[in-house]
Amino acid sequence: MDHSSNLTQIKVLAPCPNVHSAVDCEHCKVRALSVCAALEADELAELNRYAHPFCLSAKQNLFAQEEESTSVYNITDGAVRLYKILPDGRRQIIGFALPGDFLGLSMAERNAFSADTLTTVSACQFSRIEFSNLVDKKPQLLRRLHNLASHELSLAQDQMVILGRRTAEEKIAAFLMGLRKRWGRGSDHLSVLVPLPMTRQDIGDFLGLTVETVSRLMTKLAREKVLVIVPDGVRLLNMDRLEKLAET
Amino acid sequence: MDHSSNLTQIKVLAPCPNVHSAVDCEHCKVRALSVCAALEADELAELNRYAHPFCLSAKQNLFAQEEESTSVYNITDGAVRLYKILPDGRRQIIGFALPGDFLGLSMAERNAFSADTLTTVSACQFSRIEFSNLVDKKPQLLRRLHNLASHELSLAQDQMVILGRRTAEEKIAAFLMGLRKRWGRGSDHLSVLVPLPMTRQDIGDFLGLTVETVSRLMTKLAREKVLVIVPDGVRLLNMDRLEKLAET
DNA sequence: GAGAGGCATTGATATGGATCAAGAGAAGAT
DNA sequence: ATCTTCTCTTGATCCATATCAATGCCTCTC
Repeated sequence: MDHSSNLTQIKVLAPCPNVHSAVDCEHCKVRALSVCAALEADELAELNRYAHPFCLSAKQNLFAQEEESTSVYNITDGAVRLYKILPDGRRQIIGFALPGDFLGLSMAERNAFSADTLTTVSACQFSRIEFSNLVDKKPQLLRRLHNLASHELSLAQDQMVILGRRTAEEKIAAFLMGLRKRWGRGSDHLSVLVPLPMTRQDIGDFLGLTVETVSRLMTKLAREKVLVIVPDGVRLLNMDRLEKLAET
Repeated sequence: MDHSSNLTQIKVLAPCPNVHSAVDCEHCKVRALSVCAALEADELAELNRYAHPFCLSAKQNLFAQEEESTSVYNITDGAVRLYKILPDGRRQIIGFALPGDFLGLSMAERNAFSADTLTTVSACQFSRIEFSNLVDKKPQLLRRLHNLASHELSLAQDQMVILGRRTAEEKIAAFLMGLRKRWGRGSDHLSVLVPLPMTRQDIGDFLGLTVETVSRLMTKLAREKVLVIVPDGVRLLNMDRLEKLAET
């Protein structure tokens, strides 16, 4: 365990499953393409030139709240939880990062939240400085990032409605429907199978509920044939009912 | 009431209190400067060239959720509430816009929320198209707007913690301390006098509480000499106590 | 200055979700 | 294999906040 002198190596399980240079990483390229559809080919290539792909095992810390922010990340595989902790230990999960998502786009000096992996995660790391310089040279890229940030803001505002004005059952329904949509992003049809890489506690901390309430309501929805609980996820049966509960 | 054929004129009370061309409006220029400190003088001048100043009386709708978004606004005086309504009428206020704040920076096709004035408001309106074109020509401006959007996202995430994981009393304290900070923005010292242009109902809909709970807790804090309720606001007495309640 | 409507406050009561408690799997560690 | 730890579930009880209800301002309007 102590044979590595590089601190960051402690976290790293293995290089990206595809043996590759950064430019040719299938994982990274595919995701970068999905994110940067508005960019020119040469801009894409340049973005990939700065990407450092890596893998992390489950339940590892990626970065911590208040810590100096040195990197921007693009998740290529797996899921990450983003959260804030109050001094007395209460936790609020502010989001889950899925493949294609960027972390640290705000370019702030310090991280506003902590992040750790829920599953094995593949990601591309960019130096914040290099990324910032690249962005300065490519206004189109900045425009694209601004759109991403705006979309994130919109999701955060939707979450404010869920947290402030919805019942526990509606929260669960909105969470499942929202996650289903996000998993389906990029493909043309949505699956009724929704993977849940996070624990019930995580879901509770995301929705402002306790573990017990999450568990009880999932059981209730299953009893009412709205969904089926399967290993590591749920299968949605009664979409109408869920849509009704989650409707904006 | 029907002597104006211009629909937007119905809302408008009077031109900006300062008689002026857009370029020379003291209101607009001062605020634009606060927002665009990183910009060159010629960029500032260009921004002002597109600004259309106007005034609105209290309790007027500025724009509505789902409506096509045609404008970007910069508030120069007064306060605006931003909110989303659920189909059954429940309301979540997602923020209050104060002098210096921009509305509609996401540049989305449609508004994600509704906005109406709490007080008489002075603002500068920009055509979304013109604003977008200007932004395309001025990467520095885009960078600045991205920073503003990132800050808004950060505020939204803080609000998620408040909504999901704080008690009613902590919510009130965090709200008052946050508003105090925002009113003091730009000046070098914070006042203990916090104007509250919004109703108790608005505060409740912002914090995920009922009017009654807001009223009860304000009274409780006043009874405990933490604050004094004054016309249209509060005077904070025991800052330590409030900071303790609101601490991140 | 009388009436109407909006806002704030306060009291009584109800309840949704929290808390406390216990047990049953499942996954890892030794 | 056995022990430990973690997660999930379910039940009993509690309590913070919602709901329901009444009253007293203000500030309009006429």
